[in-house]
Amino acid sequence: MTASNPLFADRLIAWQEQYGRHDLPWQVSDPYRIWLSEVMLQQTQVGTVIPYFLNFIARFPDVAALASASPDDVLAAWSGLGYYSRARNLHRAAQMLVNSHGGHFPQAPEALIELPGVGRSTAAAIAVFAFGARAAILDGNVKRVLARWAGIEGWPGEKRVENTLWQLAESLLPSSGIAGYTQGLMDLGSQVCTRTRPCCGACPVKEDCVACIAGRQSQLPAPKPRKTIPERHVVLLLIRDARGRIFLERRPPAGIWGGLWSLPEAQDTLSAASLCACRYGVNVDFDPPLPDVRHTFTHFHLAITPLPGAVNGAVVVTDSGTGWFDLVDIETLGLPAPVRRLLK
DNA sequence: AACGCGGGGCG
DNA sequence: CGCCCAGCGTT
Repeated sequence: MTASNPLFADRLIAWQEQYGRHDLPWQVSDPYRIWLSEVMLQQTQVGTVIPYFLNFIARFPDVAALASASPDDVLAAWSGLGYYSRARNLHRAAQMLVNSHGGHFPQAPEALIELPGVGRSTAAAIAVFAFGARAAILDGNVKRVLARWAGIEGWPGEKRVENTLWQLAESLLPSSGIAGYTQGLMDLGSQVCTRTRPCCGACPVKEDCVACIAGRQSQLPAPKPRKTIPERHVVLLLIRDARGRIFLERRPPAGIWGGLWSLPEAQDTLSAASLCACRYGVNVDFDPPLPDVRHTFTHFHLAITPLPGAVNGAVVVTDSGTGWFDLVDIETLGLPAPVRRLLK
């Protein structure tokens, strides 16, 4: 926050009143519906949840109805939503509520979290929407909003980062208007501060958003680190002419091997001939591919399939980005190491 | 084809 | 605590 901006929470509350969602079927006072919606929304988006929610409520209108239903009926109503342990936990929790809480929901997040299927964030959401508790939620949308706004580095799945986010989420809570604030945070994350292509122009907190100011929306929050680096595959074309020269192409200035001379690259062996005809205007007869060569970069493995081929007669090259080279001249060119190795 | 999603269960 | 899983939708 800067001195010239109203509080983060106040801007979010005002935004939610004007642009947020107010007509969702679980925006009611019934804790049962709020709980059900929060569990359904744990791994599933709003648009998918709505019909399941309406059907579920029609079949099991209250906690008692759910508690006394058969597991099969509950699972049937859940069928298609996925993560079926949610339905089993829901059923168990309904029975706990009937047997141990007189069929009523406890109000404190610390009590709600005891229900199976209710974690810290879901407990807070229920407590906020059903009972007006002053508690912080931290779901995927909120993590993204806060990580961007405050410029929090690191992957939010990492404990250290998550602790920081929880702390921030608590510190930003308003003293009043908690439900509108919490709904606003959710709505902002799902409608404006989206994972890809966020609509920062429509954001009520863009003025002091670290990611927006620095243009780092695509870098925050940091993605989950991959343990196995991805494997990429290219076909490199070893095209010779009648004089034994090799055909090279200068690579685009940005990206892998930027600006270096290299062998033409094809997606696969089958498209190589049409690519040569289309892009270079030469007809090439390709031989069977040579065995793959593997090369490891920092961020991915590259499997190279060398594909030898021949054109007949001399070919005049007009494009300055391509050319025919004698093998002896290639020594003096700037070539990527694996390509140089391949040519030997 | 890989990723993201909240919570639970495991070692 | 870190690690993995669940199932569907999105990218």
